[in-house]
Amino acid sequence: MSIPKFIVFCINSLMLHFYCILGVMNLDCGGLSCKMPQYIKTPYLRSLLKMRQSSYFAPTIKENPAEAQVVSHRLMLRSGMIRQVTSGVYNYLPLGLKVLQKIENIVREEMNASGAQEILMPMVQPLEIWKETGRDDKYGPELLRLKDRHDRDFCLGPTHEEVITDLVRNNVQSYKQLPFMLYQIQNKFRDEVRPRFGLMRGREFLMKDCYSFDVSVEKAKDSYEIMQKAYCRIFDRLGLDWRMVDADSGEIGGDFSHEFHVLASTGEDTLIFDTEGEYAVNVEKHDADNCSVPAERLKEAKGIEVGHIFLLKDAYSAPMSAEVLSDEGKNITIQMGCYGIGVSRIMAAAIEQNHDENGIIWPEQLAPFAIHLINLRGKDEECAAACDKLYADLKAQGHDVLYDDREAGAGQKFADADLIGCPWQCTIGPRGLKNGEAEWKNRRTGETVNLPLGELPQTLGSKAA
RNA sequence: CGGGGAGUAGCGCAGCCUGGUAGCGCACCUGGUUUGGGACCAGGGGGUCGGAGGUUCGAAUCCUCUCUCCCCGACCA
Repeated sequence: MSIPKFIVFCINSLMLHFYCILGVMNLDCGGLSCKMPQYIKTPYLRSLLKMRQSSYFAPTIKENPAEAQVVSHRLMLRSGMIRQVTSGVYNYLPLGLKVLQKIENIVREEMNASGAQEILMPMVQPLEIWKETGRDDKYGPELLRLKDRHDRDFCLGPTHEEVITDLVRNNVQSYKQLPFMLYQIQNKFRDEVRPRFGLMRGREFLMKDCYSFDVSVEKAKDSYEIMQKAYCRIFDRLGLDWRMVDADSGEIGGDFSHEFHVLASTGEDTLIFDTEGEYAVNVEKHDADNCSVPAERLKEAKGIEVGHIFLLKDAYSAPMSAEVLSDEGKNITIQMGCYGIGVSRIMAAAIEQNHDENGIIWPEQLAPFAIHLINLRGKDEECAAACDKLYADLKAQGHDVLYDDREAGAGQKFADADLIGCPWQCTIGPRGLKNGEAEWKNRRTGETVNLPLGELPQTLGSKAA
């Protein structure tokens, strides 16, 4: 490449970036396209920059895939949220990823608000540290092992106690540096004997794992309680019906292990809880307990375990010698806690709890889009113009909108919209347009109301996307 | 890991028993008619029948081995 050509190339590249930014701003501010470079007016870019379903990668399936037995798996495949790559391993398509990120963000915000600091640890871990804690043998074949070109042993991380304990012991020397909490949101791999139920029991899955580090067991319990409260806020914010139950904390004793379950008839765990009091346990623990609550007050429900918090004490820090110097100048072992949330499993659990025969009914907080805008007559210019304008207005008000501009039959569009399950469907067709109206349908209640174009249902908040 | 089932077009399946040029529905492409709950007519594209070996004049079909996926069970900080 000659020098003048190179300079021209550089200038062009810069201009391209500049135009892209301009283009995005213009399009998303309601089509103020007068200053838009010519190329960005191409239908291709326009459709990419708007969430136009005609070019949005959400391949829906009318028929039930044979391999999917549980409803969340079936609906995620059918609505084009996920696709299987191999047993227990999935691609997340744009719709699925948006949901996953919404869950992730709620979890992240509450972790940060609790003082935990976000980090990112590797998926590949040296096997040596697993030998230090003895979990190399204990985990067995569920730990997927691999060798590098130098014949060194590695494994794919099913959890990160070893890695984080190693990190902390190498970088903390004094009690003055404690306490702190670290967390990450990262893919885990467990080579399950039998992966099943789609995202409910995959081999690779997205998990939030948090770890606390304290100078004493008493202090570690304080950290535990902070996390316990954070978890309650998280599950409230997710908009799900959930229960916290006592879990078997083994030799540690006390109340320092809790499971968080999303209630769903398809859940694998059976929970027992007091309808009037605090008592709530997993059925296995109930059978072992001396429960003083009268039987008639106990209620049984199925749950999906989506969170588990645990006081580890020195289970990992002792074998790995994670120590700090105390105020008396003595070595003391760090006391730890660990706190997990199955992010991708929550996505499945949310569907198990929120669906009907037509598809998913997303809680507002998790929905991939708040509004599904449906142009009933793709070829009709008036309909298209009305939809384009409404789309721009809704975006300008901060609403997240998926715009079905496809030239398909009305039945197919309604069916897809119900399947994908956005909380609101806004339909514009020639019939309503004669009166200057759009039809708004609440996915959960099924209620519909005709409103003048641009007017929103009162129960639809005007939150920023 | 034990038991069972299945691999044939993107999806759902038939064909296999009894070997003889690979089919159906949906989806997809082209043209036209349609259009408020998965439309219609006409035309069209797409398959090394999971893979390898064997038997045979000839294999999706019979035999052997192998891989993968699914279901039930055991397992799951």
